[in-house]
Amino acid sequence: MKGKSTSFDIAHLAGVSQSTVSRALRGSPLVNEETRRRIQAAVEQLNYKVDKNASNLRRMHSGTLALLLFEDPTTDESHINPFFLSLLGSITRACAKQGYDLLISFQQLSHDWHADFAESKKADGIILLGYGDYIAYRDKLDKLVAHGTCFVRWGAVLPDQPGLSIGCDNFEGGTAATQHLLDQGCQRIAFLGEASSHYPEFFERYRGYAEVLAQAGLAARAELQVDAESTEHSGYAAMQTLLARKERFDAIFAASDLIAIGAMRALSDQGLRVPQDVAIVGFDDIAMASYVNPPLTTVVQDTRHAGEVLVDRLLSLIRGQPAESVVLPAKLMVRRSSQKSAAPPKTGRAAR
Amino acid sequence: MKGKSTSFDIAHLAGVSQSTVSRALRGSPLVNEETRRRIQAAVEQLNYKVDKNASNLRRMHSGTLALLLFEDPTTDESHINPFFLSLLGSITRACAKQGYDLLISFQQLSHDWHADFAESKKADGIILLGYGDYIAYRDKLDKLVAHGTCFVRWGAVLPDQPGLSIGCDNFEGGTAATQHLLDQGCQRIAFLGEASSHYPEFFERYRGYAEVLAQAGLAARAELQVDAESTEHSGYAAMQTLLARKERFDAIFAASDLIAIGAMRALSDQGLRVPQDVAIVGFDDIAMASYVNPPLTTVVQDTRHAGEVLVDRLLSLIRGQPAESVVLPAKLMVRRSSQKSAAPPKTGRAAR
DNA sequence: CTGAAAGCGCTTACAG
DNA sequence: CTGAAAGCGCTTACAG
Repeated sequence: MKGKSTSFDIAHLAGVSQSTVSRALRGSPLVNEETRRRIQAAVEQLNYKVDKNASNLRRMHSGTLALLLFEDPTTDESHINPFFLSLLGSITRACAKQGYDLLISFQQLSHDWHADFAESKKADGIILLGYGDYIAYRDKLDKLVAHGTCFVRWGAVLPDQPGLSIGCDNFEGGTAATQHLLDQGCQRIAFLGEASSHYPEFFERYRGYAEVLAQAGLAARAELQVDAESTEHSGYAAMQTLLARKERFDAIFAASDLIAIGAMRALSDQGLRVPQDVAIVGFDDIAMASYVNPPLTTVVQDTRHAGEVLVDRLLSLIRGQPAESVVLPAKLMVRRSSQKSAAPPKTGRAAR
Repeated sequence: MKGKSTSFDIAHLAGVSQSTVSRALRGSPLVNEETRRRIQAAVEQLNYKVDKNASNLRRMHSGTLALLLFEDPTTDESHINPFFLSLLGSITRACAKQGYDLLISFQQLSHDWHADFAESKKADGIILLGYGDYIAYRDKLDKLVAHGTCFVRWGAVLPDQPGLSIGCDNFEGGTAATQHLLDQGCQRIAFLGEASSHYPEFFERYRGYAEVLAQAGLAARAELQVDAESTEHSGYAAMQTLLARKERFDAIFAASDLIAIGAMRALSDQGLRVPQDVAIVGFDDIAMASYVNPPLTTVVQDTRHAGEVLVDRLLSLIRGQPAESVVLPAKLMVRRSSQKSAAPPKTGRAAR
């Protein structure tokens, strides 16, 4: 017995009109309690479910949100950035809590995702996630706005961006990371990550770094910055580049944990010790950060909260309520990779 | 200019009937090339998209698949098992490749997911993922079958299970892991993970372990087995339990990487060295496995391939084609955590 | 509180 | 190859 029943079958069974069934099922107050009960019984007996397609068509909305995770085409498709996966988890839960379904799609930046979801009415709104080249897709954001599509994106919150952005305080995070390194006595702090307007989040982190350095009377030096995108591979390569320059440095601030982890591996391959020879701080606090050896000091982005804010704001937009971009706090999480003072090789006694 | 246009607008603009527009858009061969071009032009001009809800309603299918990731209610919601996240990535891509959308939902095992997706016609079929208590949800699988719902699940492939299952060869994997440990000269190999029919995948891994031991004339001993579910926390606790028993052991086969990683931490907290004092092998090959220190030897489940097989089989089911359960190969990946012979503390010289 | 009816935007026989 | 028409299963004014 396949789920073939319609609201007419229910109506028949309950001895009411189909309109009444529909009203009862949508929770209209205009239905007699007794009638409602009869309908409910029929629904259960026939194992009836409202057909979402028909319902959506009639109501002109879909009750679903779309999550688009886009990446640079260069990124190999093997592993998705764990930071976004974590965000994905919290978004999923936030949607469920609000009674929305979630459609997901992993796009290349080059694809025409901007056209697809909202306009074919598969989704009422879109959540955009990704560490792509901002300049390259900003154009598509403009188009989304032009079409009146509801969307929010995770990323840097900057003046005059199209649409709503939710992101953490990258500048603040960069500041905290760098200050911490300074406090550990580091003097020559390198920055690994692309610092340009193509990657506004990285850029903000870089700006925080430069600012703190300037305040300490130490300029940010171009010789100590190497571009890297957010992959371990890229971090490894960037570290090699830096080492090849033969510049002296005693600390690394990596624009993401993946970069930091790649860099740590390159350091280790050179026989350099973390944190004794080089202290290192990452950004994101992906799960792996606490598992690497030594555990990685990093700037935490609270993905659980971020997911909630993302869907909350998107829903506001969909409902026509006013909503603004929001900047979430960034918090430093100190682990062993940056602590020059503590001396805890795991076979020695605890330095405490 | 919101995406308000319908196929009638296109028809009007192109000077044809609405039926013809619909046919052209669905790629019917019954449309004149020239007409098709005119329609195409109109579509682009008005930025028209077929309304999915209307289309789905009429065609009685949805073009979307649902992915349900369920977990034991005990599992804290903070982190989703990375193995499933990885599977999720490959499933997403496989769906995209086949032109299907993917709806996702993270359910507690206790919820009524079995009713929701297929029957309200939000999805044509369901992919079930999760390391939950099999006995507890087997009942729901039966219901899915009874309702004629198309679904495939990731898990142990065993005789007379409801529906289709896709899983890796857990027995074989358990065999390979244990044999490898034996080959390293280990004699007292403990098993961490629940070995019961509630967790068939773990159980199969256990059976492979026991089998190899038996062949080597070493029985699997109950004192060397501790239950654990697939979390790092549980692995840590299991290791503590084992240590408290004061049994001698020189190796651990953990039923999952997360368990192995937790166990490694417990070992390290006791001042025991991996692999010198205790060799260890996990299962899954999550990304973290290669980052822990020492890198974890494990049994690889090829998630990329698995995702493809999962959606491929589900699509067969949906199309009414014959489809069967499939067992995927499990492959041992040897890293440092199990190599007693190699002696590579990273500050010493490379052995070899 | 309830029913008859229109209509959401498509797809697809049916009849040229 | 094309058009007129029915209908997918709901929701919601409209009229009691």
